[in-house]
Amino acid sequence: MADKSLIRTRFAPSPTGFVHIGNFRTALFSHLWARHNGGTSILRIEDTDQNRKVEGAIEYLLRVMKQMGVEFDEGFYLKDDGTTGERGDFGPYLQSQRLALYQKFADQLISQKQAYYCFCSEERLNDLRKEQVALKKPPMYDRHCYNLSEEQKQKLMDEFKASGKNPVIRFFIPEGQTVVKDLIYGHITYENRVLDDQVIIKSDGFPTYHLAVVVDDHHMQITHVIRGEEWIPSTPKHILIYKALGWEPTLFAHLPLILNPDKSKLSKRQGDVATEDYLKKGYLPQVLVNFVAMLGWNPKTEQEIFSMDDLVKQFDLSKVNKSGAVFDLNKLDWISSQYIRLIPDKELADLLVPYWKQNGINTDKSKIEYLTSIAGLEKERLKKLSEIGERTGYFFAAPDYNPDLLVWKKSDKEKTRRALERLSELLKTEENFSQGNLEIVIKKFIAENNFDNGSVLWPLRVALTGQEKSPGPFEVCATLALGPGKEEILMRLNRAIQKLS
RNA sequence: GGCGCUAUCAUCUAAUGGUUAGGAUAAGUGGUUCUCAUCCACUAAAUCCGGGUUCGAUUCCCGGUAGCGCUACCA
Repeated sequence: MADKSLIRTRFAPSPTGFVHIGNFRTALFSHLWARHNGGTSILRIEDTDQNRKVEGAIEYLLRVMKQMGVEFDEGFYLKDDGTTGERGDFGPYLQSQRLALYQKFADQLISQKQAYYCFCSEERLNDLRKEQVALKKPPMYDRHCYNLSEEQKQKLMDEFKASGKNPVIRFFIPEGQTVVKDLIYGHITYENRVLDDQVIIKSDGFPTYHLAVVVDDHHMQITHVIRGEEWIPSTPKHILIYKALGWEPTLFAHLPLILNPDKSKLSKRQGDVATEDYLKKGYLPQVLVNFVAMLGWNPKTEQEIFSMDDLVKQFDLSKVNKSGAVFDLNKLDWISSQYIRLIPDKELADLLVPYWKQNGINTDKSKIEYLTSIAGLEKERLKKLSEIGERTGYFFAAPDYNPDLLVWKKSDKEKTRRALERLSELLKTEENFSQGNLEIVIKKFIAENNFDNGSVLWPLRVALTGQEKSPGPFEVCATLALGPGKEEILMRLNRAIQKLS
């Protein structure tokens, strides 16, 4: 491995139609490790389970990955016209199109007596399992078919053929020990006798994961298998298959799990797990990448905010932790708010448009100056884009509110009404509604009338927003002037005055 | 049940055979302020337990405990 550019990693999801956030992190780390070393990152699709196949899943996956900023060098990719294609010298990259290859090596294993046909029915397997569990023994295949006489095997084979069925093929686990050498977890030793004789070819002729992954990783010259920690227990089986086939195993790097708040494996039951769910909520792709990268990895410095380029530069498998990390929404929100405040107002407004629309707010291009101004006001308050609608409704329709809210805590109803009446008079004749000018004019007004700041600014703000909490009155006023205009502002003031009468 | 992995504040984590065990998020307090947010200052908060090795262990070793993962003709 002297030449790092020879490093080849792959992300190998099943086409299930959604991208689990933990899966995304696996894809990210795999990709980062390849890019960090100037190697190749590959996307292969593992569709060996026909029951789980979902139409259009590959295209969908690719779109999500692209949106997230992860594009693979080899294997499946998204063409300009939006359809999927394959590139690279090791295809096809879809396992269902590689069946002959798997069969070939399964046959080889059979001829080497390192695999065997199994004719056992589901019922027998179930009964066997029940029996073993009842006896508190580990449930494992009992090698019933391995121990059949040649005549019995032949007879069963003939029967299967006659009825159009296929026996499965099981890998024969030899005696001894198998050591998993993991880049993150170190050496893990397994006694082979705890390993089950795994099915490697199913009765539908498809391989199981265990065979397919070994055959493909070998043929695609993968150097580093980067996958979730849940795969550690099957890794010795994979290593044994490599050895039986006379191949050198790849390097393995298992990633710690991403956890629910209760520390179980992150699951749908306890919140959103799909990458798309977070995108829909208005977390920016870079935010998710940044956040997810910090789950299980950190550069050992105090840096918290990382661009994709930073990650490519700094990512190192040797700095990946061993223990699982809880998916902490608070931290996600914090990272998100850090990114949002760095976006230029205009750009932010564009990003917010879909979320305004979701709240039934009509946003058209003519309003872009107005929207940009609103975006600027909310920038430091937003944790995620989807919050915009509920926060800014008053910019698009006069708010409804309880009249009591108009009265500042240190003021009273009468004084508030008086303040608003005079302020209204003042603003009627004012032409310059820039924030700066409003601030000067209104502060001068407060001083001349011997008001407190609060007894004027609070009711002004409430009159305009109807909210207990909101951006300041000068900003809101200046922004409203860009949209519905001065008339609307005066109208809202008058409405407030009426509410106080 | 079997096998395996893991173990530092609530959470993400840093560090070390000798430190006041550091940072960030969240929480709380105070300041600023018309409110919120921002900003600033501050507070509280952790080495799972028990043995060993050692002058000294959170760090190394062993055991326990707990949590999690795996235990399919799913990946």
